[in-house]
Order: sequence, then structure tokens, then C-alpha cells
Amino acid sequence: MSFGFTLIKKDPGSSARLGRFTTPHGEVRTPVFMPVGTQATVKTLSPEDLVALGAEIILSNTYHLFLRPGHELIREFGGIQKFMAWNRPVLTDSGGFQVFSLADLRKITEDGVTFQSHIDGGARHIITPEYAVEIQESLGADIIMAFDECTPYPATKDYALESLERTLRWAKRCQTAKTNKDQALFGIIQGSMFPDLRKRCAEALVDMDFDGYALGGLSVGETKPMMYEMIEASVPALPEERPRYLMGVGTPEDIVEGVDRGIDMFDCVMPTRNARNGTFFTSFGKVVIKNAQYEHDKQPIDPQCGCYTCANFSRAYLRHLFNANEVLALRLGTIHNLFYYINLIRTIRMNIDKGTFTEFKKDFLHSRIQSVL
RNA sequence: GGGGAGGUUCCCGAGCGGCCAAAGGGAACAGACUGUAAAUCUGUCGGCGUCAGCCUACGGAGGUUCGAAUCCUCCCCUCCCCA
Repeated sequence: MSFGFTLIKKDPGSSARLGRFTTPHGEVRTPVFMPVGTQATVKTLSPEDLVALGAEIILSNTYHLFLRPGHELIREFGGIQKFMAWNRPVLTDSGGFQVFSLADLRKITEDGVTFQSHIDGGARHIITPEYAVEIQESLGADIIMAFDECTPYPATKDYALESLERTLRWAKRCQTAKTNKDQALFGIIQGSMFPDLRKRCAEALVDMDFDGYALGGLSVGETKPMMYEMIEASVPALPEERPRYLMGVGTPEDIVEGVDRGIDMFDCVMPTRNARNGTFFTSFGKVVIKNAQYEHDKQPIDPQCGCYTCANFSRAYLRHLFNANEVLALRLGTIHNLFYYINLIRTIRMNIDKGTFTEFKKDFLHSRIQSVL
């Protein structure tokens, strides 16, 4: 088995941990942030850029690549890494999130989910747990995800339970369908905002024995305290020697809070999407670059930042690029935001290693509050 | 000189007697974005006021009408065609 997780260190003052996992495409240190490359590209960046930013693993998507260009095509190329010229690890989401985000275009049955193509509204495709695994085996990611239903919020307890139990049955079917020993398979915990359901789902998945465990169905509209409570309800049920992945999260604060509660892996579109929409993350809060206050501003986005964009360009110039709708704006913004995220997670790792995570967290959250005031 | 088209709120541009502070774009200003249907979406966009409402507005000046951006008269200005 090519996948293996090693726990290196546990923080004495919190549930934070330092670890690493190995995959056929190399090693990844945790906690890790995975940039999102849904369509086999992290929008606006080349693989070379990603390496320069220090990205160790990226996320891609089963549903989107299945529809276009088709998983068969990617298999012909020898997998997604070769197809997109990224030779480091990849994790593919199963399409479970599209069950949530494309809710108007899909129908759930016990067998699986039928999607109406969001691209042309035409062809309907049924994705079953078995098919999700087959597609992900064709894509050849290092880590693949069980097919789940990302439960919409709010959900009644009855529905949350029904959805969770179906997701568990699907998880079992994914496990049975899997044939490629080189790929790791992660199970996904659901249960909406009910701590007892979260715990129960986590325990059931642990009984099935997955390579890693993900927390899904979070950051879907609930409050932050609720999300943190759900993490706290799930993590204690998980084995220490397996990685824990908080799917789709989150803001910089969420990542710090997640690590504090024992999470090892994160992914989120926020740095990349917000960059394209002109909102940048900085050490002092966010900068909405299109705002008039930056018109004459000669400073970089964040004077504390060591990224290429901040080393070379002013806020005024970036504002101009955004206002003029120039494509470079998107790229420079994405470089900055991903640098911020990857640097944040690197700093977190360093602090866990030094045993100073708790102080780091305190200072980090304090500086965020100060910048809001 | 003759013939024709037109001047609308920051810009373009609809409206062509009341439902018009005036459609729709753009610009501007602000907000949102969490396993990407996203280089997207939302809000504001004449002034004052707490809703009501009041004031100033459709080139200018008059006029018709209960009522005009819309109809009439004159004037000013743009553009096109023919000389």
C-alpha cells in the first residue's frame, strides 16, 4: 500500500498535530492546505507557479472532469498528474459536493445521483458510488473520496439521519468497488449540525476502516461555533493514526481553529476565488483592492508578505488591473492569496513543531480582532 | 444655399400627454464569496426628509393642457446628404 500517514508530534496544549503522509507522487506534510483545481487547473496558475508557492498537493474534481474532458481521456494520458503536468500528489473529490451545489440539477436515489449536465443542460448521468470510484481510478489521484451527499443546511434531524445512513451505505459500496491499491480512499462524515449524528457517523466509518477521514457538510451556512462544535463531536471518534480532512474549509481563522481541534488537511476555493474577485487576505485582515482608497496607494497588498506580487506591485497598480479587467490581475491576486494560505499553514506547522501553537493561535486571533475594530 | 436626422439624469441610450426622478447598458461607489455552474453575484447610484412627502431635472425661452421629457412657436447647438 502506497499511502501511509505518520503522526510526528502532538501539541501539548491543544489537539493540533504535526504529521506527514506518503503517496505515489511524494510526501505531504500536515497540517496542509490544498489549493483547489476543480477542472485540472488551479485557475490562472501553472504547475510551476504552484511549486514556487509551496503547494504540496492539490484538489481536483470527479464530477467536473467526468463531464469534461471525460475520465477516459485522462486515463489515456496516464492520469491527471500527467494530463496537467503536475507531478505532485492530487486528491479528487467524489462529486458529493455537487450533490449540494448543483441541487437543482440532480436527483438522489438509493442507487446514486442523477445529474443533468450543468454545461449544456442536456445529457443526464447517474453517478453511483461504484462509478465515482471507477472515475476516480481513471483519473488516478493519490487520494480519492467516497461518494457522499453533502447534506444541505438547515436539515431536519430526520433528513440528516436518512442522508447520513445513505452516505454510509455508499461509503461501503465505494470500498467494495475499489480496485487500485495505490490510491488511498477517505470516508466522509456527515450528520448535519447534530453532534450525536456526527459522532455516530464517524464511528461507523472508523469501523469500516478508511485510509483517512473527512468531515463534510460543513461551512454550508451554519455559524462558526456550530461548525467548530461539529468538529469537536467528530474528531474524538477518529483514530490518531489516520489523517483528518475538513472539507471545503475555510477562512484563515477557520483553519487555525480546525488545526486546534485536530484537523490535518484543508481545502477551500476561498483564496483563489476571492483573488479573482479582488479580495486579498493579509496579515491585518482583508483588502478589497477595487476600493477607491487604494487609488494612489504605492504600498504592496501586504507589506509583511513575501510573495511575488507583493515584492513587485503596488495596490494602485493592482486596482488598475482589476478595474481595467486585465487578466494579469487574476493571476497576481491568486499568487498572493495562495501564498498567504500556504504560508499560514507553514507557520502553523512550525509552531506545532516548536510547541508554541497555542500562543500562535492566541496572537493570530487577537490580531484579526484588532484589525476588525 | 437646399434636403434630412437629432439634442434625455456622469457616459451611451430607451421613452414620445398622466402609471417618469425617467427602461436597459456602462462607469462609479460599496458588499458578498468556505469539498468552484463564479474573471461571479448583490446593493446604491439628482438633493432633502423617519414612511408620507417636498424640491431640482429631459438644449433655451415662451405657449397649449387639469397635467408636458413627450404637443405648438421661436431661438441656440450638433451630425449627415446634395450644392
